[in-house]
Amino acid sequence: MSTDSTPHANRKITLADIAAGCNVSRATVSLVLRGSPLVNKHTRARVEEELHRQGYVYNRAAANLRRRTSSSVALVLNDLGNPFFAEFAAGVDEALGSAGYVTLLGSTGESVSREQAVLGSLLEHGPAGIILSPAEGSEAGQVRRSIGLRTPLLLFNRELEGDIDPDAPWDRLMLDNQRGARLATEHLISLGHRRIAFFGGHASSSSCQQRHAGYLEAMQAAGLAVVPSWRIESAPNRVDAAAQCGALFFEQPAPTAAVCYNDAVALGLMLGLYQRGIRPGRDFAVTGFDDIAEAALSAPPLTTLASTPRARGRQAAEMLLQRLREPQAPARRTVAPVQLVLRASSCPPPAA
Amino acid sequence: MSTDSTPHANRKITLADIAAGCNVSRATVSLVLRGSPLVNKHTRARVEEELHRQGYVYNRAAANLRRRTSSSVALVLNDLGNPFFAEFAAGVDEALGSAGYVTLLGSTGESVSREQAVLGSLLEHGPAGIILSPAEGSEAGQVRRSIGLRTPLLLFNRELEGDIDPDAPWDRLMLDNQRGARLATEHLISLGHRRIAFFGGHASSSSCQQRHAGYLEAMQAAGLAVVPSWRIESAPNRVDAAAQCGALFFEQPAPTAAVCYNDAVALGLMLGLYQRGIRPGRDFAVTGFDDIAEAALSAPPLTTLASTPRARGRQAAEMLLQRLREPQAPARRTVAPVQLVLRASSCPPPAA
DNA sequence: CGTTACATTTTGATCGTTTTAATTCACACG
DNA sequence: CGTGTGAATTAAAACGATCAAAATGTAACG
Repeated sequence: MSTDSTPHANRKITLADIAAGCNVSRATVSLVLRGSPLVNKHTRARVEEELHRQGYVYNRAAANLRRRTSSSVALVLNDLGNPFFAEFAAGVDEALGSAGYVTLLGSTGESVSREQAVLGSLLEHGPAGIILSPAEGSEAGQVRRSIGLRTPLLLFNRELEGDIDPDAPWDRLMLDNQRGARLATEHLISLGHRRIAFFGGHASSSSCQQRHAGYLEAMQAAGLAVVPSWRIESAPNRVDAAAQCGALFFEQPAPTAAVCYNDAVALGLMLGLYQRGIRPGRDFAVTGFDDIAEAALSAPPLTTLASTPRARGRQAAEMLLQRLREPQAPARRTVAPVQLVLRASSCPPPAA
Repeated sequence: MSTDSTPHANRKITLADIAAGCNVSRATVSLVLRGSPLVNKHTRARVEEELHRQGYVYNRAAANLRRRTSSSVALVLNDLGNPFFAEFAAGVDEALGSAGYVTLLGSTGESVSREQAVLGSLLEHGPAGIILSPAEGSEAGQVRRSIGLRTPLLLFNRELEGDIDPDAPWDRLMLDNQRGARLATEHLISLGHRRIAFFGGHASSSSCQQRHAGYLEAMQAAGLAVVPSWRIESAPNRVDAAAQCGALFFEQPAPTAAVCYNDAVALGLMLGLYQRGIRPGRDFAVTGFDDIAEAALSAPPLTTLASTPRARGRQAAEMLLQRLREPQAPARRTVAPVQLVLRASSCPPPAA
């Protein structure tokens, strides 16, 4: 019933359909599609009209198969729900998109086994590269095994466990955790605090270790005592942080300020403080890390370290694209600066 | 130099390599891969070992090409930076992942032209379906033209412009905007408020219209006057909302409460109120919409409508998967319920 | 006119998998 | 011994694009 000029709506239009539609070969149509200068002006016009008329859509998968190329990049995140990573993802997608790549998303919910599964599944789609913010406890060996040696990897935000080698064969984009935490600690010290805790995060995670190191550095430089019971661990989320709040006050004299692992933890801690009748920003000073959107709006607004996650996302994408251009270049390790943002949560100690 | 049992690291391992490695045909290996019962126990074992030995990874693109199937779904969001959509994305990815699909991400930053570009680019990868939360001002005709008739579309959160037909040929998952705004308004009325504004959002967007309708419904049912100057528009973000705050107080008597378009707007409004010396939650009541994570933590905590975005994401994915199973079923329109969450930002009017 | 040069187009193999329709083999049966 | 049966395997043609090499046509040159 349908004329052959309007092919049956149940089949995809291919190069062959277009070719048949204007009496040229598939090759010619292919050349037109890719704007080759080889093809005659007049035929090009005919073909282009036919493409439009039939509503052709390019099949990139087929092209990629033949050319042994890829036009996608996998983005695997440990916690998409966290606004920090959501912004990061937006930045990655933005930069990849304008370079003609498409983003394959995978979120692991901080689970190592899901990470393995997600990586496996994404790899089957043959991404040109992978941007990975690993789940806590993710191991270098595991990851390397499921990714293989062919697909370039860019590690964001955290190191992999068992990856002591700074020259491991993949690129990294890290935040300047140590310097950030040092700045926050120095800031508290300059306000007059002497008893300062390091609060939250898992001591096993690389970012937590680095931040803690920055804290230690500042404390020692100022000649202040570092009391072991003032390092309190928690899961890196609000809920657990609020629950661990009490541990700060087990021993007297208690600290008068806390450098927190990140903003989520800091917000949770402030909640916990309120519940004990301690007013953060007046009776007790708090700093965070990340500068998520909530930090500016909490009560009191949170002093924290800004890391501009969207810009980091773009940067991560750029680094990966660079790697695709030069597969043999030596591995790069970039440390993005962070900036101290002063807000009301960091007050002087009550006595001072 | 390299033995042929360890093929050159520079070429991908294919079925043919495995087949050669254990003297069977490609077809047999393919059968093994997909767990066909046809193949002999003993050969299966041999093949499986060889697969593992050579580190084979399945090429899903090639398989999809041959089978004329797809194993991806495109997810296009107007604002990934908004935690509401980030959570939604996490839910979508979760559900798609466990159904064996991979998520192709695209974010449009609320720009219609970027939306067109992103849709075009994603379509070339032949997704099985599309989940779209359209940019403001996105038009039904445009979208239909770039998507074509072949790929099922699930619309989330907003209607398309010029799409008055509730039986348009695509599925929809919407929030119960009208009922939610009605509940919030009724709540304020029950607290004793009589002069209630509707604050924020663009009047042209469908979700804003629906929420406003719910507000009107409650006001009229209570016999309260609806003053036109109490409907104040703003971009749906904090910054612009804070800037528009003053408009509430141009005419006297001013409202004593505001039903806000969403949480972002409500948080911005509260900021603006503070700047004028008006304390939200004491001098002025505010409600939001979405229940993003910040809502519980703001000062004061925000009364709002919870829509559990992660669950919505899973639901959207399920609806699309269902559509893939039954392409011919009539279009569905699902309205997800929302729940009023009472917090301190909704106080009685100061006089009462 | 034969040859060369050049511009344009086409043929046919190929990418890595799936699938249909053989094919092979062993064995039992009449 | 011929044949039918069933299990296991395979050859070869797809899928939709690309690309190297070959073919075609046209104009120019000696």
